[in-house]
Amino acid sequence: MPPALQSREDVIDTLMLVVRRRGYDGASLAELSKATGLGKSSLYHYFPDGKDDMVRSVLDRLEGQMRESVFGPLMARGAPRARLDAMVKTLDAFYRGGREACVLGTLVLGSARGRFQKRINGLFDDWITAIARPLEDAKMSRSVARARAEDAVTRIEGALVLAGARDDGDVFRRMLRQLPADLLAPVKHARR
Amino acid sequence: MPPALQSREDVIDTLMLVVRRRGYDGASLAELSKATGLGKSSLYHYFPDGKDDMVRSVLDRLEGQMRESVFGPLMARGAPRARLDAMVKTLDAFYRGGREACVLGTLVLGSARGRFQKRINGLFDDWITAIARPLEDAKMSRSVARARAEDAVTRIEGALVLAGARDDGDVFRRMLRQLPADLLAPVKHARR
DNA sequence: GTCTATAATAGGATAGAC
DNA sequence: GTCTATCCTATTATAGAC
Repeated sequence: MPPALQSREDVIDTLMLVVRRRGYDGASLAELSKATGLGKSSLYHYFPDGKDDMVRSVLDRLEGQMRESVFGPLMARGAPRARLDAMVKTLDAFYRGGREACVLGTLVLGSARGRFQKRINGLFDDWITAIARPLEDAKMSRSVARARAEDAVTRIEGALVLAGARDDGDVFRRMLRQLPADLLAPVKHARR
Repeated sequence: MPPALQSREDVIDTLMLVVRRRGYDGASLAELSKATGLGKSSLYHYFPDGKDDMVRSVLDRLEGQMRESVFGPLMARGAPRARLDAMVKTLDAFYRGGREACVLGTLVLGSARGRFQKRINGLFDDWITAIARPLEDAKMSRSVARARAEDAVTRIEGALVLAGARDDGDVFRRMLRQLPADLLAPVKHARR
């Protein structure tokens, strides 16, 4: 028999794209079928448990991609600034300069939230932990590093919402450009 | 005939709540009907053009609320810090300490985005303009004020996403607490 | 203004041929 | 593995009685 025309990963990438653009509820099987070029039955062959199975697979793949392309470089040895710059570059590509939404964000804001909340929250948390690493290496306290890392993810997600509202990724790209310097800025001590 | 048991505004508030929680696609007529206590036909009596009509009405009401409770106080005379504090207090209540999502955010991240994009973008823009006002009054340049105001909205939306993922409003409330001081912090000049 | 009933369609999922 | 055909349910929307 001939090999599949596209790998399972290719299929999942397409599913991810549709989910990012339409959300869980908006991504109908008809649309997923059309986008992947596979009939509904073929989709069920790959993902026997249906739509939830597809979304779980999307999250699996996303997790793999983040580990490899985001968390890994952040955790690696190297100058903190260079590691943050690498993340920024990766994110700019992944979100296509702010024109594509975040899978996690779209899943959180919709009726499927409860179903995938643990996974989503875990990924956000790992992300924050990974960003905190270069900040600690730059001699920040654990708590300051974590607070700033959380603020970074907050900004990323928020900028993607604004960019989506405008259909223009400029906000996102401007935010990204400032991010490394903001994260590494000298720590101000609270006035007593 | 007896007066309606609830005003049109009460009905719209309930619709808004469901949309915030489930998104456009997730908010089915069945659910909207149940939440409002009105039969589907009654909903169509109030909103002849169906679901889109309901969402438009939700956006109308949101716009009114924002004008009155957010934009108004921000534009009023008074100390910049006090005006920002007032906004923070209003937002904390409106988003129930981060436990309720943003209508605009949920509508942006879903299949209905295109349909309401102009309205949503307009509201975000008015919001940013309103926040910039007290910053300009605090002697910031127009461009710095606008950039910071945009960053504020970015943070608010992002924090709501994170809070939703965690089912815990702490991130949102912490962000809000810092917001006024961050917005009014002395302007750093770029190194040349 | 609210209800029950019903239409028409879209959605998720499965059966079985090839 | 992929397809066509089909099933069942949910969803949007309307008609018409009260």
